[in-house]
Amino acid sequence: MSQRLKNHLRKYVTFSDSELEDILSHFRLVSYAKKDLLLQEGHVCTQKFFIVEGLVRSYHLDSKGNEKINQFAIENWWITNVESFVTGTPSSSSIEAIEPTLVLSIDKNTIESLYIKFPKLERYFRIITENMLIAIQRRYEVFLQLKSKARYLNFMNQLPEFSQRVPQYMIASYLEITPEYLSELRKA
Amino acid sequence: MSQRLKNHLRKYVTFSDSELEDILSHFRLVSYAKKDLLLQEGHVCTQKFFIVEGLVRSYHLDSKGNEKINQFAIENWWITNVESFVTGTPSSSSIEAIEPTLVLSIDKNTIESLYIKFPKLERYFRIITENMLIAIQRRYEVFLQLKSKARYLNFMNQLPEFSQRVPQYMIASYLEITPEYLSELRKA
DNA sequence: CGGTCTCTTGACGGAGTTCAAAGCTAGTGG
DNA sequence: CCACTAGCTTTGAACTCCGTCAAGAGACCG
Repeated sequence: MSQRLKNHLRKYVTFSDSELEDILSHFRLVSYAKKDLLLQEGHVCTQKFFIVEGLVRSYHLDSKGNEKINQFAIENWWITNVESFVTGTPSSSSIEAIEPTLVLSIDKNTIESLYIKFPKLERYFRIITENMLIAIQRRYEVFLQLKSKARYLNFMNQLPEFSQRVPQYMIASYLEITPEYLSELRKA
Repeated sequence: MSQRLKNHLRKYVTFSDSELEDILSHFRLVSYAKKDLLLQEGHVCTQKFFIVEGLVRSYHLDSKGNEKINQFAIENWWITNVESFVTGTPSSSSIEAIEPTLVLSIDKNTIESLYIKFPKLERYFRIITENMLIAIQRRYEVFLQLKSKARYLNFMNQLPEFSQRVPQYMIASYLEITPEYLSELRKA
């Protein structure tokens, strides 16, 4: 169950078995049903979530009350609201399970004390944070450079499995276009 | 000269005087004239730059050959192309001095060896990276939520000093609108 | 001063939104 | 196992934002 996270930790930093046991013992395994919230907009995000099984989305409500999805996450991805987690301010986004989902979660205090006990963990999360930064920049570049149609094709190319597991209107939201227009694009 | 960086390091992590001396001794102070490149698109970015004095922009050329600015940086900011720096792939962006600029630069190998000697430095850069991530997410949110006019007003509110130090057409590029349309927005 | 860089103006066109409505699909209870 | 409903997807018409193009007016620097 926690093997997935162990593998992920070892992918970036070398840990001994006993170190991993110690670290893993501070995580909590939590399961969420479809539509359950891992994090609610307005609440302070005190945890990081590692997806063991399932699929979640991060979204917020815009000024007109529409949901805007800014991230999906599946198996082996970390998800949290970084700004809220780091600064302790209310989260601007909610995180919701799209499928029944199993996560390993750890809260901020615990992680801070683990950083002190295992400086290598700090390295792991520096690397994870760098990778998140790169991912966000790439997503951003896609918006800078591509029109809606190209964004859609790019999405289908890069993350084909998502289109199997996520309804159209959520993909439209993620791509920042209306469901109506996405429908038109798909036809053409 | 390097006092700025010392203060910045101490803002996030506690260092002794001798630790700071040691760390700082591995930085190189470099000055750039207006229009000089700190980093050229297509080259691998092997350095991080801390701006001591001046103003730079990061930009890349789009498919039509137009410059698209994705970041400005001034005194006390770090700048680099994270993706190129981390992965060793060619940089998708150039970094250019808009004003005569003084930076403290450090290269990847040096920083990696310093991480080992001073784990606290890894903490510092984890925090800096988190903050960069937050900044990029905020910028991204602005694009998700606001139309051109609101983006412009938001920019003028958040970073008023930039409007003094940066020409209009660069602000337009940063805001992802044409200089012509920005001109129209300013009139209204 | 002359020339290049920067900012403004206006006409036109296209990408994408909005609104309203109808057609589909899948889950739910009886 | 069918029927109903709620949620999802498609269609089409009107409208808006913003880019493109072309041209002119300042402004800065040698």
